[in-house]
Amino acid sequence: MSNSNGTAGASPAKPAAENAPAVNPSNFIKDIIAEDLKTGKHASIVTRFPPEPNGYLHIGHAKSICLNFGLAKEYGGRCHLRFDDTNPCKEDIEYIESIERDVRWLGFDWKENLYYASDYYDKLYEYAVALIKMDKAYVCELSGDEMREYRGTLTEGGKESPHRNRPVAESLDLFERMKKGEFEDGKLVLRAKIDMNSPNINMRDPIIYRIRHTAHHRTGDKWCIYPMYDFTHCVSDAIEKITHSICTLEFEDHRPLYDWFLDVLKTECHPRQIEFARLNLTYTVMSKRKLLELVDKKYVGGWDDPRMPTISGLRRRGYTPGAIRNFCEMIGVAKSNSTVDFAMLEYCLREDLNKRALRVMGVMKPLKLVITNYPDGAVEELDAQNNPEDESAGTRKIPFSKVLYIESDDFREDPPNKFFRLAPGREVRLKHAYYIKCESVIKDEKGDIVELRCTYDPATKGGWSDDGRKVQGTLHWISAAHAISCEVRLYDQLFTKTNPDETSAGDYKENLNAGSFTSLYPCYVEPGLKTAKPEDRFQFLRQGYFCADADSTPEKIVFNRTVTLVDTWAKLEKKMQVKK
RNA sequence: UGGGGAGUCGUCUAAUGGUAGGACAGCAGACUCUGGAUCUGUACGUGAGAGUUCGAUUCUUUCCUCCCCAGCCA
Repeated sequence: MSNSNGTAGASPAKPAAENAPAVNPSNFIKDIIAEDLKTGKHASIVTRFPPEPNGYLHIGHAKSICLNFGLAKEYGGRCHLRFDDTNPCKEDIEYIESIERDVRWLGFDWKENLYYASDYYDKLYEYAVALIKMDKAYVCELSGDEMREYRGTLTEGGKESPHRNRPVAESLDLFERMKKGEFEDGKLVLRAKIDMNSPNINMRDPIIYRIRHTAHHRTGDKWCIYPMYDFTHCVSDAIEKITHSICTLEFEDHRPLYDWFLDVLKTECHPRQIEFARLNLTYTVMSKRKLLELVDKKYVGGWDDPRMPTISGLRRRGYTPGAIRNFCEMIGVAKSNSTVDFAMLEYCLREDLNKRALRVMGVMKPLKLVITNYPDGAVEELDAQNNPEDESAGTRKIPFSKVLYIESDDFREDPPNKFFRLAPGREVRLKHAYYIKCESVIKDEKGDIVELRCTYDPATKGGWSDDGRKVQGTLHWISAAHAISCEVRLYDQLFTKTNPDETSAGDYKENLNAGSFTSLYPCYVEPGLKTAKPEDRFQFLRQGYFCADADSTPEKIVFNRTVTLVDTWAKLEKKMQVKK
């Protein structure tokens, strides 16, 4: 593929950094921050994104990432990336690496502020000891079952543990021995001494340390006791001098405990926890447990399956970081549970891709078309615009010859009303090329159409006619002799229901969409796409946005359909069918 | 039935006592060498009642609905 401005035809869409958010609305968290800055409560802000490395990041995390990093950027503060790695049983280095990669890909930079809760294990231990010395924590020997029994219920208070009032020195000794590994998993725990009758169950003497003889991915065998989330999180925030600790709604009940620890410990810094509603999307499951199950039980190809709502899946599918960031701005931040229409995400995607994706032609379901009055063996190089939305994208040359492929869907022997494409006796334009007229249809013995015979008008070169003659349709095409054959993978929603959790048997997997993946081969694309690299994005004219997949080989390129173009004709046709 | 939250167009989200606005989706049209993009127009909403007020999405109150919490997960 030649190119008038020197860029390779198959170069990827431009980097996401060029794409500034289109909208920048306010929200209740910004209001709080603006107030804190105005009153002088804080001179600048510090936020954090605190993932547990026990799974891949998904679009819901992207909302939190955009929020936390976005706030820091907007108010000139900083945002930390902190791994909340307090449960070695579920965590893995693989997840740490994927999370770092995904946050970076989304366009955010934590600079030197990369932390791990496990970095604070020593301090956390000291704080726990301090709690015991203040008689605000004790070692408890109740079993798991007993603990549950003593906890009480939603409507009734709990009972105090028989160990609750053991001497401080005894708890100190026991805790020390827990640390030394003298007890088996589950034998003892360290508990905060708060109030077994609190209507808030989180305050009924919550566990702050448990025994786990499990190696940690970062601290190895150094510890066999690990701190719990509620204790770790607030202390980590305080250590890092976080000003606004933003989390999701389900932690609202934990806020009194967050505050209790920091108040009792009298930490210098006492961040304010603020909760917002997590993202839900139609046709999508977002829980880590379910996504992990889809991967583990091979309902999908992996965490980066292009149908997954994971960042890696979206990336592989062809989503751009800019589209995701704009989406996160567009949906806003509030406290009411909500489910965003997937169409909004697709809108952001198309908007972004439209501006930046190079236009090329590709035929999904090829139908052979012979131009009977075109000279045998002749080849013309025609000019084609790379992106009508971006003059600077330049033009390229595409080969034209006697035998072409067009899209099967672009021909109807018996065209319905309002079908503007090719049909017997009809004239249409081949994009960037000529007007052609269908003269005859060739079928095989089964009656299937195998070839079209057409004539072209040499006076319409480039796709224009000087005589004012209009054609209703414009078709994409590929010169058969120059076509690169490739595989195209089409995706649909992974689930058939807007809410996959709406089930009869209680299993969301019954709503899995059996038709969510389709592969087409051979498809034909322009010769310039031969060098396409994974994640290179294109618009296949009239069809949609596609990107090369990592499964591509030098012999066969694989394209993923990222998203279709808005298809007014398909909508119209569907409507006409419904009418019938 | 304990505690904590939330209810604004179909969906997401503004309006913080003064004209209920925007976006997506929908519908209709214009334009177009992509039935894309773009542009124009259009329909659609304050959970219910009572109260305060000249005036209530906003304040008070009663009710209704939905979500979260009884992991040694986060």
